[in-house]
Amino acid sequence: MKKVIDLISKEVADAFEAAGYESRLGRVTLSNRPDLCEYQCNGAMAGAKEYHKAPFMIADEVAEKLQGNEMFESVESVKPGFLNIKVSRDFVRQYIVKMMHEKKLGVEQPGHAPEFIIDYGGPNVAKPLHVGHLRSAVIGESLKRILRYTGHKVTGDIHMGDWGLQMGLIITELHHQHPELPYFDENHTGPYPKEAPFTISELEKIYPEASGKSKEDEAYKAEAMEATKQLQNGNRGYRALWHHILDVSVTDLKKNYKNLNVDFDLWRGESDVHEVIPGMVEYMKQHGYAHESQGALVVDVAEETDAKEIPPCMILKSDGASLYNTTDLATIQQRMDEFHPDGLVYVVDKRQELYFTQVFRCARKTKLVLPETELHFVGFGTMNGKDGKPFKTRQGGVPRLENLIAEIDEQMYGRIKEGNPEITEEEARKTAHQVALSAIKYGDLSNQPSKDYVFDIEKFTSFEGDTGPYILYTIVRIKSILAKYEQEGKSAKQALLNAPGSDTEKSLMLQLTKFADSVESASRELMPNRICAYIYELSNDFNSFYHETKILTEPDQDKKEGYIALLYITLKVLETGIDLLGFTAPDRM
RNA sequence: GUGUCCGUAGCUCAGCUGGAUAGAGCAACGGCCUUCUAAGCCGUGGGUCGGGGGUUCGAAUCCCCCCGGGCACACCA
Repeated sequence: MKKVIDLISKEVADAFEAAGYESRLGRVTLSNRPDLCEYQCNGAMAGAKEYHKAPFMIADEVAEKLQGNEMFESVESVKPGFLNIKVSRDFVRQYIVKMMHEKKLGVEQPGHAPEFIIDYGGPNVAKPLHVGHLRSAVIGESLKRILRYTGHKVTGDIHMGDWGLQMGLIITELHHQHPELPYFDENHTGPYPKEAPFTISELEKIYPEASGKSKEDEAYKAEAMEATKQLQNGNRGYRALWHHILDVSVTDLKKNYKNLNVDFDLWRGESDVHEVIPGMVEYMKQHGYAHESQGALVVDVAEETDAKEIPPCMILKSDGASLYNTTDLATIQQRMDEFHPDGLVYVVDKRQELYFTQVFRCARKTKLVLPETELHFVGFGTMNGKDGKPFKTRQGGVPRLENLIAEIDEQMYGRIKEGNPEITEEEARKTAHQVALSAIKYGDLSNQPSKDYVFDIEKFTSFEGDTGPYILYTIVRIKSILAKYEQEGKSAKQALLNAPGSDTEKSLMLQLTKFADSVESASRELMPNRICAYIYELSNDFNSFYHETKILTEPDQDKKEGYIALLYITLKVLETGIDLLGFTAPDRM
């Protein structure tokens, strides 16, 4: 569906042409003076020089050509040479009606759905999720939904850290604590127990202990490295133990991500490409892409145009072991072989940007990907505390995600009980969690992904202004009115939209017409914050309209129905918006 | 050191391809609940857009220099 701005631009461009000027001057932009007009065109000023004419004269001529055009309420030529445009009320009405009949509320759908794999989450097994994992999950989930809505076929992969030294460390520590377990008995030939010899909370304690010991004790570290190697080489007992670690850990991760309303299509990890690595390395050697440098195997990825020399991409360490690069490249190869995607998206800490430039270049150079395969790095910034430093608990530790969410849930629960004394316990808990998630997710997504932002608990629990709960509150208000209307035995869905009357009603409707612009921009730029900004403005427009308009008590039935239709559409758009951000709204709060 | 991102109101941030008096939220102050949820609405005050130069009819936006800060810079992930 064509955008309003394009439809207007077309008319204005034609007018420029009819007046004897180049049509490209007719490009229209959103007005930055909403008090004067809705859309504006500055083409007259841009063209003044080449036509040796005062800009206002050009604007006058163009405005003249547009008089009487049904699309506009008014087109005025102003001061230096602006064209100030207001669209006609009926045009707005018709546009919205059409938009509601489109598949995705007017969002452009490609003829052939590009296939994308989005890599986000990236937790390490056996370690609890902490606030550092929040951004990747929240941004990745939203991007997945946005890309799908804009017609992409998307597979989300969690890409767990499940294969490195950390696994060796855990095995080693378990060996020290429970040498009697059959996994450590080399003579054990039978099956291993089905039950894991530890719970998730025990497992979470083991890693920090092991990690601490290995830093102080060289022998311990060597032991862990040996265990890692044995695990990778297929030691039966270690593999069995590793499966236990994975099972226990993944069960816990699934629970936690579900609580965040984040969901993955693939639960793969570094271990899944273990088998792919030798062949890939061999391939890189044989084709002359990789060469030895200081004992390590590397692929040169520097380019002449680089402002700074980009170090080569290391494929194997000098001891022959694989590293992060190796698994990431092998993962790319596996994804290409298995899914033949048109693009890969990585939602990763922005500090890894240089690293990913190396990996992407290496993948292109070694032809792991096709020349046209899109490789996107969505680097996100750090979540800081109010002091501007990385977020910590009051005790100074890294807060567990679970606890952080529980804390906000609890605060919301209190608030909801207070406002709705008659509410059931179950509904109060559920609603509290919905509101808490909206606060956390919107608080994150409303910032540009690449920027650091301050995670201010107080700000999130006050819930005023530009926050997720404000959006939910707006939705709840609309739902409440529509529910009352339907109690009268009428259908809100079938209500017919009128052309806007008041200014606030027109603003609201104009804002509705811009939905697709925001979603397409969010998809193109991989920036969910575009959608936040949009639904925030839409909520503002709705609330202004709401406060000056009596809806259910409107005596004119035709007018009333028009309002209901407008509310229904606004609700649809807002709910679609928050769904793209990854949260949902309750019926009351 | 090199590269890179950033510096906008007291605080946290928007500002799309350069355009008319630079916008929100919080905080401050003043109004609005017998009527659809006041987690709301309306209004007031608050800014040399880090500094300097340049391009342009026009610069927060583009170019150069300087100051200040974050981050990264092959055998961690």
